Amino acid sequence: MLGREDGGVRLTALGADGETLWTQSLVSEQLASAVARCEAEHSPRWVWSDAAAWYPSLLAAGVTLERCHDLRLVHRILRHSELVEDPALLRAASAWDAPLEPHEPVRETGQALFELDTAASRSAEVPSDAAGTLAELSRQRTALDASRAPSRLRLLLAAESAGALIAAELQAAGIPWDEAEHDRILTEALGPRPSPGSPPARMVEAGAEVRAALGDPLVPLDSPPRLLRALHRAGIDVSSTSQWELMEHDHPAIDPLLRYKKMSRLLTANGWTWLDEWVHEGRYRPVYVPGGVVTGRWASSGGGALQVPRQLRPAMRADPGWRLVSADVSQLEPRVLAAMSGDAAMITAGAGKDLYSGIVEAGIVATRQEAKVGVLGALYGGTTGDSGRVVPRLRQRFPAAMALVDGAAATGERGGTVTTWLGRSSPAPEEAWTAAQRSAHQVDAPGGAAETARRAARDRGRFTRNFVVQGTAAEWALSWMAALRLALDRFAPVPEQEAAGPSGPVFSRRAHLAFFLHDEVIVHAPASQAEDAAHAIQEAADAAGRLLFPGSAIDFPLDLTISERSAQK
DNA sequence: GTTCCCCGCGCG
DNA sequence: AAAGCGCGCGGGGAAC
Repeated sequence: MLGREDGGVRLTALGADGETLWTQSLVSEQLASAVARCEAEHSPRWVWSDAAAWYPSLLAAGVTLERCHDLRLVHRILRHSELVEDPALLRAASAWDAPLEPHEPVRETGQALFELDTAASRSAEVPSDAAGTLAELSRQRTALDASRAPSRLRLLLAAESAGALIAAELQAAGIPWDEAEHDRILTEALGPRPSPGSPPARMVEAGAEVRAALGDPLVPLDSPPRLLRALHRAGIDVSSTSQWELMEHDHPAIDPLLRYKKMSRLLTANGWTWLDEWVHEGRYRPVYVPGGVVTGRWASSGGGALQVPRQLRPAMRADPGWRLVSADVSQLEPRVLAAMSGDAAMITAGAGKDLYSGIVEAGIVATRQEAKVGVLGALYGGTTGDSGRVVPRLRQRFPAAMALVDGAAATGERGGTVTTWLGRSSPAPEEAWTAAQRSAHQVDAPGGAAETARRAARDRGRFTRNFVVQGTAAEWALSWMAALRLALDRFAPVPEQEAAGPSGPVFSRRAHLAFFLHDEVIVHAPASQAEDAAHAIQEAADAAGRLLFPGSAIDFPLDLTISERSAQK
C-alpha cells in the first residue's frame, strides 16, 4: 500500500486479511526506485488512493506496475452497486467521492503566466494519507466480502483498476501522430494555414457562395439562430440549421453551406490550433478518464480522444520501423447481450461471423442494414421508423435477449436500479424525477403532468435498457485490454537501434497500447513484434470472453490490421 | 466581465 | 433518413 505521510510516503506490505506485514517510510525521491524494487521482487497488487495521482510520476521515472487497487474508482463502484448488501460505510466516507476529473483546465498562476495543472494539484482529491488509505481499503474489503457476488465484483474491480493503469500508460506513451500528414489533410480541405484570427481560403470561398445564393452579403454563418433567420428570409423552411435537415431542401445556398459547416467543424475541433496544443514530438496524448461515464465507459477530458474524426485517422502513423496494429470488435454490444441473456439463437447468429449477416441468413430480416437498425433499436429503445418495425420480429426470434433489455427498461421506468454483468449499478433516479412520477398520479395534478411524467419514465427506461449492455460491454473491453497489457508487457525489448524515441523510457523498446476507443485498440509495435502483437490481441479477446462468460458459446471476432498508417475505414 | 446553457456535430 | 443510448467540445448568446 502507498500512503502519504509527513514529508514523504509510507510503503506498507499487507497480508491477505489486511494485516500489516512490514512498513517503511520513504522521502518522495526514493519512491520510484523503492517501488521498482518491490515490483521486481514481489509483483504485488499496489493499493493507492488514485492511480491518476500516483502513477504518472512513476511512469516518468521509467517504472511500470503490473496490478493495482484504485481506491477511488473501486469506491464509486461499491458505493452504488446493488450487489453490496450494506454500503452504509462507503456512503458515509464522502471524501472518496471526489469527481473523476483528472485535471483542471489551464489556469493562471503566479510566476508562469500559464501552467498546466498537474494531478498533484487537483482541487478535489481523495484522501491519500496512509491512515485514510488503509481505512478505506478496510471498508472496501468488508463491503466486498459481504456482497452477493464477490467473485464477479472482484473481476470488475480488478478490471477497473487495470484500466486506471492503462489510461496513465496510454497518455504517457501517446499515439504516434504525423503532423505533416495532418497539415496536408487540413490544407487539402481548407486551404493553406491562414494567419491567426482569419479564416482559411476555402471557407471564405464557400461563405461567399452561401451569401451570394441567399442574396444577403452579411449572413452570419457561425451563429445558428441568426443563420436560421437568414434561411427563412430566403424561403428555406427549416426548423434548425442541422445538416440532416438542410439536406432535405433544394436551394443553391444549401450545398456551399453544408461544405462550409464541414470545414468549420474540422477547423474548430481538429484544426491547426488543436495540432499545436495536443501533438508534441510526434505523439498525440489525450487525457483519458477511466470510469468517467456512468455506464463504466471511459470519458476523456481534453484533446477529444474519443472523437478523433475518421478524416484524420491517416495522421496516426507508426514510427519508422514500427507498425500500428489496430483491432476493433465486431458488434460488441449485441454479442454481449447475447452472452448475458444466454440467447442461443442470437449467439448462433453471430457465431464466427458478422452478427447482422447472421440475422439475415436466419431469415429474420431481408438486409444487413435492416438487421443493424433493428438491433440498435433493441439496444437503445427505438420505437419509430425502420427500427420500430424490426424490433417486434427480433423479440419473437431472440426472446431471451429481448427479455433482458425489456426487463431493464421496465425496471428503469419504475424508478428501479439495474446492474451490469459484473456488478456496476445504474444511479438512482433524481429526486425531481421521483417527485414528478408521484405527483402525476394525484387527482389534482396539473394538465399535462401525467404525460410529462410518462415521457420521463420512458426516457429513463431507455437509459437503463442501454445501461446493462453498454456497461457490460465496457467491462468486456476493460478485461480485454487488461489481458492484452499483461501479454505485451512480456514481450522482449528490441535492440536500442530499433527504439521509438518519443514513446518515453517505458514504451520505446517493445509493443505497447497506444489508443483505446470503447471497442477498439491500437498497439504500436516494432515491425518484428507486429504479428505477435496481433496474436496477443486476439488471444486477449478470447480470454476476456471466457472470463466474463465461462462456458458460453459466444465469440468476439476482431477486425485486425497491421499497417504503417491508420486507415480511414 | 464571467458563467452557464444550447446548438450542432464528431465518436462508439 | 438519422431514430433510440452514451459522451466532449467549440461557439454563440443569454443570464448573472
